[in-house]
Amino acid sequence: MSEHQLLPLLTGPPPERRDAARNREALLVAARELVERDGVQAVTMDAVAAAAGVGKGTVFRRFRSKEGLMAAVLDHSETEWQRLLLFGPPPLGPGAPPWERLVAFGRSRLETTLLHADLIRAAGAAGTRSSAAYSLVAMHVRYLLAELGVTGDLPLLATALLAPMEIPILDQQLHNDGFPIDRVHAGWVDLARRIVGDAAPPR
Amino acid sequence: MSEHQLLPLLTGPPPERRDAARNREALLVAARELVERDGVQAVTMDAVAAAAGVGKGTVFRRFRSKEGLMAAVLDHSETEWQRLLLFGPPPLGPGAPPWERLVAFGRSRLETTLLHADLIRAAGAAGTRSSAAYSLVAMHVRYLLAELGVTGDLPLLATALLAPMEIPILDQQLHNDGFPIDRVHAGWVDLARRIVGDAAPPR
DNA sequence: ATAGAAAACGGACCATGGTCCGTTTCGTCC
DNA sequence: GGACGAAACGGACCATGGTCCGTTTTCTAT
Repeated sequence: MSEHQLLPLLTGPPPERRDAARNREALLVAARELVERDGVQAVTMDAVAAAAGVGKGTVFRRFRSKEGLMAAVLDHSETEWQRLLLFGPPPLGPGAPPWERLVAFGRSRLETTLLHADLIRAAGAAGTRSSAAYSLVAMHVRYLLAELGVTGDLPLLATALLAPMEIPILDQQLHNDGFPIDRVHAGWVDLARRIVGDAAPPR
Repeated sequence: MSEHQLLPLLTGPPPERRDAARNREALLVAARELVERDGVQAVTMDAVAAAAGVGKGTVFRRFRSKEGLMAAVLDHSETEWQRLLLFGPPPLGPGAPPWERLVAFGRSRLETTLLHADLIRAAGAAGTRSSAAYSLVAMHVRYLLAELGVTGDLPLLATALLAPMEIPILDQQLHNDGFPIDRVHAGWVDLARRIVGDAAPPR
C-alpha cells in the first residue's frame, strides 16, 4: 500500500527525523546548562555545539540564530510560570476576582520578567513577540479586562498595559531613573486602575 | 603664567582636539550618507571609516560602537522634529490647549518613530534611552500631563504613555497583529484619555 | 621655536555569529 | 535486505563588530 497516511488526522508540520529530535534535545540541555553556569552573554554558539556534541551548522539549522536558541531556552524557563498562571492558586491563578487577579498578575509578571531579563534581552524579537509565551500573556490580560467589563479596543488596551513591563522600559526606570521596584509596581497598578476605570474597586 | 584657565567659566567636559573634532564631523557626514544610500543594515563600520578617510579604530574611539554611531545619526535626524515640538506652530508646538497638544504629539511622534524605525532599532539602548532626545520627549509629556491637572506619579504615567510608542511594540501591532496605523493611533488617544481622566475634554 | 606629555590615529588582529556544500544518516518502498 | 531520495550533519569558511598597541599629531609651557 503506497498510501501510508490512512487517517489524515492532524496534518501538522511534517514530523522531525529521529536524529534531528535527539540533537534538538541535546542542544537545549547543553544550552540551558551553559546559560545557567556562565550567563547568557558568555555562552557562544560554538560552545553550545561542542557541549552537545554536534556540529555548528546543526545548531543554526535547528534554531536559526542565537536569538532563536535563547528564545527556546527562555520558553522552557517560563513554562512553570505559565502553569501557575493557568492552574496555580489564586490570586494569580483562577478563582480570585478579576481585579485581584490582574494586580497579582502585574507583580508576578514584573518579577518574572526581571528574573529572566538577560535571557529576554538575548532572545530579542524571537523571544517576546510572536512566541506562544507572549500570546498567552496578552490573551490573559484581554480576558481579565473583558471580565472587568472594560469597553473599548481590548487588544490595544492590553498592549498598553503590557508595554511598560517590557525590558527596555523597565531597564530605563530601574537603572537610568533609579526608581525602586515597588514604585514601578505601584505605578503599574495605578495605570491599570485608570484603564479599567469604574469597574475597578474603590481604593 | 601657568594658570591658563583665567575665567573658570563653564567647566564642561574637556575640549576636543582639532583632529578629533574634524574626524567626528567627517564620520557623521559619511555615516549619514551611507545610511541614506544603502540603509542602516548594509552599512558596515569599515565602510564608514573608509568613506570618512580615517582608520577603523577612530570610529570606535569616537562613537564606542555601531549603536553609538547610529544613535548620533539618529539624533541629528530628530533635531528638526524637536524644533517643531518646541518652537513650531500649534497644535504640536506651543500655543494650543494641552489636550490638543497631547493628541498632536501622539500622532506626530508615532509617525516620526516609524520613519526612523531602522535607525532606532540599530541605535539600540544608546538610541532611545538616556539620549537627550528621549529626555526631552519624556519631559514634554510630563509637562502636558501636569498642565492638564493630572495627579499621581507623573514620571511613571508619562512612561506608561510613551511605552506603547516604542519600536518593539509598534512592530508587534503593525506587523504581527496587522493593525492599521490609524487604529494604533486611536488606541493611543484612548489610552491618553483614560490616563488623563476628568481633565480630558468630553468627546 | 622647541620639547615633552597627552591624546588621537590606523590598521592588523581577534571573537563570534552565521553560511555553504560535500558527506552521512534516516525513512520508505519494493 | 537493498536501493534511493530527502533530510540532516559538520566543520571549514566568511563577514563584521570590536580591541590593541606602536606611531603620529596636537597642545601647552617655556
